[in-house]
Amino acid sequence: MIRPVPSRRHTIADDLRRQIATGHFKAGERLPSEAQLATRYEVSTPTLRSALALLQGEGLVEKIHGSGNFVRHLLRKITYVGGGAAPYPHTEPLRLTVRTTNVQAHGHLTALLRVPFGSPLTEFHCLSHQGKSPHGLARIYVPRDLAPADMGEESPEALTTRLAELCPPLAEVQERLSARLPTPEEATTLRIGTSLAVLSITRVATDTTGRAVEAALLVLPGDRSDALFTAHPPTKARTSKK
Amino acid sequence: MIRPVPSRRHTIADDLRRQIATGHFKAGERLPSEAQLATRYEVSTPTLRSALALLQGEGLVEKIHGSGNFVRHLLRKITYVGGGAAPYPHTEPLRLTVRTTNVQAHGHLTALLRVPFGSPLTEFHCLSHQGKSPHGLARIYVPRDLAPADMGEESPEALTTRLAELCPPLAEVQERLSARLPTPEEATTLRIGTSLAVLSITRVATDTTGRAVEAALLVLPGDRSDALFTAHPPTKARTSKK
DNA sequence: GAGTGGTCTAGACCACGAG
DNA sequence: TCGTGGTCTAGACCACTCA
Repeated sequence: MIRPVPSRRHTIADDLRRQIATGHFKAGERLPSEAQLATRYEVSTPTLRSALALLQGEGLVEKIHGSGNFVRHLLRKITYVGGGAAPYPHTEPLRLTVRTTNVQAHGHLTALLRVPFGSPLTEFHCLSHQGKSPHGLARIYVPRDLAPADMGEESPEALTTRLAELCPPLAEVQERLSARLPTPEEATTLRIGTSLAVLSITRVATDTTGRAVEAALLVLPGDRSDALFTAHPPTKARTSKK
Repeated sequence: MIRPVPSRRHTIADDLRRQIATGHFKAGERLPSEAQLATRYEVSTPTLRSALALLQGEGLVEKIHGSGNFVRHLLRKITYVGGGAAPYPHTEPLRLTVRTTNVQAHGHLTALLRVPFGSPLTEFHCLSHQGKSPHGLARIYVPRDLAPADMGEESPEALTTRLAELCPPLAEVQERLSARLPTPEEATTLRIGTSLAVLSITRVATDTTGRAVEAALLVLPGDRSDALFTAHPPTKARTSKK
């Protein structure tokens, strides 16, 4: 409503936003150096950097230490479809990098999977890529005896089909979502700043026997992903079913 | 994994975090002034402020201009239950402030509700409180002819019951979630900084005739809310149903 | 008016990336 | 090596809150 004293950083951020939107700075391009921009806008470097920080938080700019500020490619939003429809976000042209490790249940995992501390698990550490940019991060934990036997490092398909095999007996999928800032590690992996919010999804799948067969911790950058849930609430008297 | 040069702001933030966790600084208490803290830690004020910014992003500290930095009350997480179960987050001891306005469909709303531009709507502007702190923000839009007739400013219950009345014919509830930083207005309303991520939920409810009867835009602070979705995926041959 | 945070300056030095 | 961003300093001045 009120705009008492538009601070310089906001003025500068608005101007840069406009120049990015109008194509004056194109996707993938490097911006002038911070020193040059500071001179151009007649502000000090910390002020200019705080303007860039706003753009980073919106996902418009990616800083690469030692080489410059780059206009991020505007990728279409990838929608995570909830409700057990998709094992993990894959709206197609995503490449997956999977790393498999054997670990022991610890921390939250014991509670999520309802297994004893130290219980053997297989961890799938997945990183999905859209073009050259990393898109999503997933850590999927499966009790060791349910994991594909002797799976090499190079078979993301095996994981997919394996999870598909597990699907029929699935009884319940519970997904808990929250919004937060990424940890430094996540920010590095996803090549986003620590000021861009991420959507964090914890998914636990239970089979018909009540056993938790999978726990997935997903981290999706907020600017290029969202999650969609569609429910058909059963009315008290469900008379007409399409 | 590696912690090459723990920057001063992180060291300071860690120390303050520890002091908050151990109760050295208690919830609701004011921290020493930034100048005092800067002296104590032997850093300049901008450095100390950047340390506090980290704590703000975690929801541990609330800055109030002109009066100080305060330790936020650690409120239990409020869980928004998806799937049309709850009209809006109300896990009980929440007070609601509702403001009703008549508006015309504009922008995204026309697409969400699938009504023509300028179509008459009733807006419910809700702010839920947990104790003294605001907790959640909701803007709910209902086509004017479905809105409770002549509802005063003071009847949050009427809204609840009204929505309950609408529930039976509900056929589909679609919820789209994303993570982002709050707008300056949202940050002010929710009394959070602009560096604390929020969970943004857009919910559209459709009745059995296919008409969109409600669009809700919810904004929940990331540190004290999450969203939970439970699905029971129908297996191909659903043999045993509990 | 006294004390608080909000913003900004004009430098300095360090760490990283690429040639 | 050189240019980039990352961090930090030691101030300054303004805006807000509260007594």
